[in-house]
Amino acid sequence: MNLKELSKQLNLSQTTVSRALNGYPEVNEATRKRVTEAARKYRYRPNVRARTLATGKSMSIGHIIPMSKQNELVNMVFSDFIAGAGLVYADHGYNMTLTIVKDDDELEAYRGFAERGAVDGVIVQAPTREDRRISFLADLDIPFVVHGRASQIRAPYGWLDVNNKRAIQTATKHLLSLGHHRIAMLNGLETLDFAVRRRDGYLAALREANIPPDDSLMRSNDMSEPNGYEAAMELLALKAPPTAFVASSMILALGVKRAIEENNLEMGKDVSVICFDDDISYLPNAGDTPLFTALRSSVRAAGARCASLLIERINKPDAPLPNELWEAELVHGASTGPGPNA
Amino acid sequence: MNLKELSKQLNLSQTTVSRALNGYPEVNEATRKRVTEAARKYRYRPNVRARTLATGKSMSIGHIIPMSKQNELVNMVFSDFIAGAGLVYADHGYNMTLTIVKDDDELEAYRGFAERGAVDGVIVQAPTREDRRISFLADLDIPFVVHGRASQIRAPYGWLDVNNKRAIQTATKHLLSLGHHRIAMLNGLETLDFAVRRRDGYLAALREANIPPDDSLMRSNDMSEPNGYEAAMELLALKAPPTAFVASSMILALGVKRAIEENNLEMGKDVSVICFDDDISYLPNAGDTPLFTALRSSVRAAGARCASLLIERINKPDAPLPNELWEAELVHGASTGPGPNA
DNA sequence: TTGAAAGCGATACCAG
DNA sequence: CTGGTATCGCTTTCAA
Repeated sequence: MNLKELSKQLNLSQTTVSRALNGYPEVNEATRKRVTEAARKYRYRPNVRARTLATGKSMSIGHIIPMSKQNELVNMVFSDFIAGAGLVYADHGYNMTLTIVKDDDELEAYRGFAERGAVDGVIVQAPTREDRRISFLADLDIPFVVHGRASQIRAPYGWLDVNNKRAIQTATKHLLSLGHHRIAMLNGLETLDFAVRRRDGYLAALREANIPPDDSLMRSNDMSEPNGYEAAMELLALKAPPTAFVASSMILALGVKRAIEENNLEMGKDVSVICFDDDISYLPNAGDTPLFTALRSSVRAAGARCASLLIERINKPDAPLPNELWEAELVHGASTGPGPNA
Repeated sequence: MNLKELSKQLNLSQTTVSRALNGYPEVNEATRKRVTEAARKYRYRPNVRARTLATGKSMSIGHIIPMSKQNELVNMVFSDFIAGAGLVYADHGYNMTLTIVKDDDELEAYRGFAERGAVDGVIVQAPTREDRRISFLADLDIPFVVHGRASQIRAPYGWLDVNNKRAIQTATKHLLSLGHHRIAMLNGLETLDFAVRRRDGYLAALREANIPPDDSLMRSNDMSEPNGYEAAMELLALKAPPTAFVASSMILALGVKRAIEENNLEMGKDVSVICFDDDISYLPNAGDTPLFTALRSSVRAAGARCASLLIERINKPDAPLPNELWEAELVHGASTGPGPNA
């Protein structure tokens, strides 16, 4: 049953029927009622293909997932992020168009989306520091929102990112409030944008507490379990070892945990550990722990928020770019314990 | 740039330009060349919205993912399956339309797809024994392929399923060839379709080897790690314990492994274990083991094959239903060892 | 408040 | 081999 047939049944014009169904105000309530009832009776559903052609909107958001040759597996971060976004899309009547491409075809896939009018907007995940996609999409003139930031890129663009500084600052303050003064900071490589922000958070917390930072307690390296382990082993071997650790990712914290156990210390009692993370790229299989679950749920929430921002942008293309510092829930380590004074 | 403008530039009709671009044979090669060059020059891309309306095909495959309230996480099986399918879609010019719905909205979402003409076909994952979706989709008259089978459903439908019998038969034969005669079989609940098939495979292998089945070596229960563990503990405590185990899923095998270790036995030396699995629904986080990786890759292959079958079905709606017994690679346990005679 | 008719941007039939 | 024109099913002016 299409609009033409339905309107014939009702002895009304397609125009009126369409208006009645789409909630236009200028329709007589009586006719609107007739129309909606007939529509239900005949199970009329507007054809999306026709509708999208007429309106110029596809009511669909594109996600392009590059499938690296090195890492054949689709990173799990995508499934949670997408789950969060997908529910929001559904709520707003949008579909999600997902394309899986080989890495080299990624930019072309975006162009395809844009030029053929296949989607109304796209979400960019896991940007690099000077991500090529951003200016590419800007040129294509298609609404998009980036999850994360590419700090090397000057031109403004819409993004959602966690408040890295604040998160680590909060974590550090928490340890301070437990009475720790020698707090180690295991960070990612500080050439990375977010790592610098996290370092700032750590330093800010110490400053507030009037504790001078101690360079020997701060490490910066690739985020991996072995790196976390090695750094923690060194730190625990100091003459004045730290009583607590702030880790800049779950994977580093896992390394710290191993080091603590190997030193026959008890985590949460002898040594406190707290970590912050907002991504699971580096954690393909961390098990079914509450920590991991919390992280996944946080990623999902980010997906939902990104989706909202994008829909907002699509509907108001002239509004300011939707930039947002996202207050991810603090995902923290197993137990921080009572602190050294207890 | 749209078709109208392009044809105006070329002083040709839209018809001719369209035909030239779509490879119709009745076009002069010279004009075709002119057209394709102009198309490249002006970066012409046919608008998908218009094309889908004109052709009646949306060039898109629907996947509906129910997001259970109990299990908030999107099961990983979906990401691997979808990755496999997605690459095939891309190869054939299809997109994937993904909708995430609350469980209760699932059937309505399928209806929406079908009646609005949003997708050309759908894939049904994880069917239950008497899955409602199957007859529902058949009524909707939309091409679909089921990954797995719903054995309670009589009406024919397209599916792809692993050869459960053959897989377990092969596994059992392998153990027999190593010299094992007392081989335990840990199965899923034998009210389930696939579990019965697997049991048949086990029995068939024994029969071929003229070994009478021993009921005391066969267990059937929900597939979970604790159930695998308990069954194996009991079996290992027999006066004549089995020297090998066939497990009907990875998760059961993990339980067996624990039991073996608790008995201070060595897996692959004192006791051989082999398992078959084709799904990871029950294995949310099995770690980064080669076994798990192999299983994921197998799931991905199944996704790709399902996608091919569906595309086939869409293109030849009158061909016989695409049913296929899928020979999944045998995913086997850590080590089967040299066998008891070595 | 309603309707006729013109798009939207392609494809495809039927002539020439 | 090429072109005119109807068509896909809906939305959206513009008139009445």
